Amino acid sequence: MTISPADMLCFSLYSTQHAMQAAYKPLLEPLGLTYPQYLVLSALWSNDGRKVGELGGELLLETNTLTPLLKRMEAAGLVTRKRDSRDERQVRVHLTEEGRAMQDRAAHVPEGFLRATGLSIPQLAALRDQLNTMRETMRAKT
Amino acid sequence: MTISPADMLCFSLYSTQHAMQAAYKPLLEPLGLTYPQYLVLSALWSNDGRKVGELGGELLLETNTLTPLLKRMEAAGLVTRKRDSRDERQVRVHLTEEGRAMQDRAAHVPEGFLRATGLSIPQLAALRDQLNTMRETMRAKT
DNA sequence: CACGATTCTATCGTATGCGATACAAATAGC
DNA sequence: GCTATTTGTATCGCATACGATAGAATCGTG
Repeated sequence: MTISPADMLCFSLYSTQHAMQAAYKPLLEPLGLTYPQYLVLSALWSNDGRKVGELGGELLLETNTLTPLLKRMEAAGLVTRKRDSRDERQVRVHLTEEGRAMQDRAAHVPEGFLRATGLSIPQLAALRDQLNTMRETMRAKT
Repeated sequence: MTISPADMLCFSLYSTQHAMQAAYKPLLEPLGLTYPQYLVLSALWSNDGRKVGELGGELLLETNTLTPLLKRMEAAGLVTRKRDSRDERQVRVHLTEEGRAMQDRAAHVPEGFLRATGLSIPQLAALRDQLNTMRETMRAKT
């Protein structure tokens, strides 16, 4: 009697995350966005003009992931990347007009995703909080 | 007042899955395994000699992911891939001696991951079931 | 039994993620 | 004020993931 993937929490997390990105696909594809790009835009809609490292801190991604991602978004006309004149090491990421306009074009996305999950708002919030707690526990044990 | 990634369930799922793989890394790296490779082995330990498509059905991965993954595992000496003589379209995946031996070498991994999560067994099972339910709901809405 | 449809796996192209490393700019000591 | 260290990004290599497509083997139907 061996444990199979279906019994493992890690697999539930892994496969549900895949299903989540698949659920976002029909919502984001018409906008020409991938899920990580949508996350970056969501971060910038809240707080524009961040440094690459600050975005990484919020999204828990390294620069080796963010730099190419941001370059693709720059090529797509969603953001600009400019070296800070005060400190030439830093790169500031700003939304373009098109990047800002995307917020309205994507206004229906959260609702669409919520429906896809089949969860109520309280259930969603509870699951989110459990996941966040578990994530922080795992991150602390470095 | 715009929603930021920290408030979004999707981001909790996304970032917790990354943290999960990071938590597995110190457990799997000494064995020379990646997390998806560990999943494939877990599936085969339960049920060896599966077809590529059957593994994909259990792990919810497509052949365009599994084929290169299995080839790397074959190169690493963990599995063999053989065309079925009955039906040459099918490829059977079998554990090698080394692949079977890995089950003992990895015996401490579940315990190590459980500790990293900081969850009790009942909490883990409850979270797993919530995630599975949500995943199946999302997958059904294709 | 011929042959189009279906099945099963593989290949190709693109987009993440991350470890290791590189490199330039800024800072800290002495 | 000069250099060793630190900081902030970027680059490189490798391993997933997946949509689209290809290609071979088998099946179904007349």
